[in-house]
Amino acid sequence: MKIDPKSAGDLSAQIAKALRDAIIAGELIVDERLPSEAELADHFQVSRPTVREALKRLAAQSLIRTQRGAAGGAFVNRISFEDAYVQQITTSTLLLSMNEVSFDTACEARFALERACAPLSAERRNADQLATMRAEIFRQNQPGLTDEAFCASDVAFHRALVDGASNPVLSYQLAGAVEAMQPLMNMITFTARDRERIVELHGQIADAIEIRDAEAADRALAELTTYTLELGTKAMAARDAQRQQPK
Amino acid sequence: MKIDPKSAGDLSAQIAKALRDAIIAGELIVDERLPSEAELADHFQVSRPTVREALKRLAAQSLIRTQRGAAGGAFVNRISFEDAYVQQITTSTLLLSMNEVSFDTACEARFALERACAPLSAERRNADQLATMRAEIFRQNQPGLTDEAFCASDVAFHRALVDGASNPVLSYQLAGAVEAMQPLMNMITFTARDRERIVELHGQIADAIEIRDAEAADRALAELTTYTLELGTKAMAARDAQRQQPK
DNA sequence: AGATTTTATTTGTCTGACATTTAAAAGTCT
DNA sequence: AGACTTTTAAATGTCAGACAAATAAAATCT
Repeated sequence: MKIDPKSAGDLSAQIAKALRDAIIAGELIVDERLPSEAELADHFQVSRPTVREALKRLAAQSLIRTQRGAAGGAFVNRISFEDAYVQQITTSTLLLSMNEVSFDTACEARFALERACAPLSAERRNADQLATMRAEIFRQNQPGLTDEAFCASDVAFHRALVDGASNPVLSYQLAGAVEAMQPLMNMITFTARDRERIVELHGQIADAIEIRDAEAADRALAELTTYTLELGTKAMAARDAQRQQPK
Repeated sequence: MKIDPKSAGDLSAQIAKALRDAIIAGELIVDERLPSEAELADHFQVSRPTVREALKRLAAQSLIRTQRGAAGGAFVNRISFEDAYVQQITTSTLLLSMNEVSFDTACEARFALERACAPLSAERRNADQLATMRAEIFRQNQPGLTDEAFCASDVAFHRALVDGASNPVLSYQLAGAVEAMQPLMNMITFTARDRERIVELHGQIADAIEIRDAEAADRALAELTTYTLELGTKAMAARDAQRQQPK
């Protein structure tokens, strides 16, 4: 049924791949119980620790869950949107932080995707999502807010905007793009004037979403894109200058 | 430095989390060598197999790579865009196939994101990407092509379109959305007329991209969206009808 | 019948050992 | 001295066997 060809990597990686392929191909369906570790060890002709390493690999991808006890075992897991979120966010965050992705590139991607959501959000947003946007704008106006808290609120605002599209697939895809930007955004020091301008644009977006005006929302988002790129350019220039003369 | 609070899950999950957090926080930087398994076991006061399970979890997420031998060990891995692609695609694919996401929802998300790329692609596409799009259109015109091959070519066409934006972050994000749709698209049986219409729209998109006309590209993509949604609705209706009377 | 105890199954963890790989150290020859 | 070969040590990969802990089902008792 699922053999193990002599190919690449350690045994646990090969076994994990065989099981993963079986799940993707639908040979193992959701909530189905895998054979016990002992049975798998026997089937693949390896020891139980090796099987366990393979199973832990799958568990790390949320492909299976395990349960102890008599009727326990490893079960094919239905990947929830929550699971997928957190995986996407950690992957995206590390991808950006480890690959010298420029602020511009990441920023462009984020806002391009977000503008794809805006028309849908203008059409479908409910009162809750609008209220969240307003609440985050209010928070962003509080004096004494740290830059990090300001950024976190910014993320919350934009997530509410994205969620307004009422499309879980879009929300999932955007989660990575928006959240992964946060570390980069945190490198920016916001002046009072910067914040004022951002909050103003957030207000314009919320207004447009409220009256379901897709075009106005897009215009405001476009302006926010431009402004954020400017801030990023300034911040990077300042950082580079400091790097050359660190006295 | 990195202790292990009494909290949730098995030991290997806790240890994996501790190490993962250290990597995300930047305490362990790219290409840095982790302590050996024996040292980690000693540090966390667990046995070596438990440490190994934790490391395999991290390896499954491409967070570390391991090397055997004298100067071997586990090293913090620089996640490549390639690694991130395949992870995103498997996660997205399973997410869609396991959660009864409607064709409409997935399709809407995919084309919304793709339309976000189109203006950038019109502006920046190079000759290579345009040639790929033309080649795939040519392939799609071949008679006798299976539905699966047609879909695969469709994916290749759209990936070329996305890659035209020359933004690796966008390409990465879109990879999940486009590829994950393929199993759903494969449920559609394309008539000759369907294909003709799709290829015609692909041609319009390529023409628009060639002359760098962002608006024309958007219009064609919008039409393709509508048409694909229609096909999906028809296919789902046909499938449901067959399900009720499977004689 | 219902509550309690026992039992069997399964994952979680540990110990100790050996195999394999690999780089560096030691040794050897020219 | 320098280049080649051999040895060694360190690390991961794998195995075997054992016990602990959880848990559901079966058996037992009231």
